[in-house]
Amino acid sequence: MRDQDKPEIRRLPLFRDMSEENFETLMLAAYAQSFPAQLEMIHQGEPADFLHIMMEGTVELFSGWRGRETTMAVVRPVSTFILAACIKDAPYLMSARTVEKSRIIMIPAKDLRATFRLDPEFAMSTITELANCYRSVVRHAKGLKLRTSRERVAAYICRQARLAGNAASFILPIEKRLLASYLGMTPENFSRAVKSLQTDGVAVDGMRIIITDLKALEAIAGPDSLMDGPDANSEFPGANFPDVRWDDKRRRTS
Amino acid sequence: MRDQDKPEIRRLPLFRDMSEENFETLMLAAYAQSFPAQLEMIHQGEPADFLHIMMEGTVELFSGWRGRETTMAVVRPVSTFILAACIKDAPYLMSARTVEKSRIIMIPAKDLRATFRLDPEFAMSTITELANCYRSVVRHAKGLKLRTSRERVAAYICRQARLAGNAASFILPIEKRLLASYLGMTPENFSRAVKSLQTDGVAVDGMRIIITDLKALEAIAGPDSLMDGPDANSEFPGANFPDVRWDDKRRRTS
DNA sequence: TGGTGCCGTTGATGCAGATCAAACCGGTCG
DNA sequence: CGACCGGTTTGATCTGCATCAACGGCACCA
Repeated sequence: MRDQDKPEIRRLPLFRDMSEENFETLMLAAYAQSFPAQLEMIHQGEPADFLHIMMEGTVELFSGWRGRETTMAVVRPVSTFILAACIKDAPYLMSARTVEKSRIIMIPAKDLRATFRLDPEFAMSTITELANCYRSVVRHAKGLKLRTSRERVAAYICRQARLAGNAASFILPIEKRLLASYLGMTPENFSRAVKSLQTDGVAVDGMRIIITDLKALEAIAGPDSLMDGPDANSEFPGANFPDVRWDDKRRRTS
Repeated sequence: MRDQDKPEIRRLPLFRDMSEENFETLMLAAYAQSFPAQLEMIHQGEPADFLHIMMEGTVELFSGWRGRETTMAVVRPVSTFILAACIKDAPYLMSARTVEKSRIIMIPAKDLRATFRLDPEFAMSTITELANCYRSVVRHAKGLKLRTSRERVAAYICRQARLAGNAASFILPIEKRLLASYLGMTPENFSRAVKSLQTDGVAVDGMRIIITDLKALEAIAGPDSLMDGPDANSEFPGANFPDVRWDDKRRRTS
């Protein structure tokens, strides 16, 4: 583990409030590992032995069933993932593979479980973190059930623009095919959806999305704080399920 | 609140391990309320002021957007709901309405939050509960993205039969239209899906489902422990999925 | 520098599931 | 008992999205 890793981890809401002593102990048990791109380092169904912390790179969380596959989330630094499985000492519900070369810090699940038993502050942070994760997935499920694929694309674009500081344009953080799968559609359909939004305030140039008419776009997306919004008072909403990059500073504009 | 309510609540995993004193304090702040059928007692977007505990009846958790509506879960006694919103002191992500006359105990969210700050055992139980809720929604989302509607119906039937003690037949716990919405389809489509399963080991008689050929049904459902999960979830007991496992080649899907 | 492979786009076609409409059925209540 | 009434089923039709296929762009590499 590198020197500057520890302070960065310490800044995460999950680790911010625990005692220095317990934090140090946890860090002693942790170790860093680097993975090349396209390596599946977690297989769904296997026992959850480690809490993972993304330090550098990009990881895709996905699930497969009967030959079908769907991406459930994309994780970027600095954030944790598969917290719930570690807590439950249960099998992973999702697989994980690196999208690009990634450096990840791994904390043994049993040290984790031991720690929040003896550090009430850490227990509190864990509760908050899990509540965020839960609400994040609920939002995602709502989007899947209530919106059409075109609306999901529009809403995603609105959200990204807002997270980029209400920017009029931004760069897609991940490959379009991953995004499509995350949003519950095929790459072809995603491509067509984006194209069809060009009559409603969106322009595209490769990976760059430009919003030319926010009002028109929002009329399609119907942005809703209960589906798109991070909780107004949370620091890292759904750190387990970010579909955005967390590594830059963020502002919220509710 | 009735006399026998307290021991029943105390038996819930969430309250089982806390100190007697803290439990009593929490119960002092709680009060029971009865609602008639079809009453919307929680509106999404409103601040979450109370943790709800179902004592009798049935409640539907649902979400609406732009005139569309979908049921997210059905809650039956004895279990809690909207824990995460209370913890976060954030707006409800879902609405709730009674399906039938229901008796519900309500614990002020701020007492709840105060309690797990001072009772480490309760904090632990809350962590476990939230992890269960989280995993439950992830399973639900996986089902929506990876299975066709016919497969979801088949999987639901398998799961219910298993929960009924591997019974060959069981009674649907809720109206078909709610079930359809929960499973992400229209009532018409649900009806057709069930009918089409009659060639694959399912017979129907009103609300009763009879499994005539479990092997055949499972061949459709492809039950998978990572979707139809074994962990009993106390937040969404009435609404869940069945599952088995299979692994083969991959293709990316909606 | 010309493969080679992957990603993204576009077009043609097919199908799962939504929608619309009407009949059915089991309750409830005058 | 008969009229209602909401839920369920069935049928006909429509459509959003998947699927299949082909091609262009671009990065990587022999």
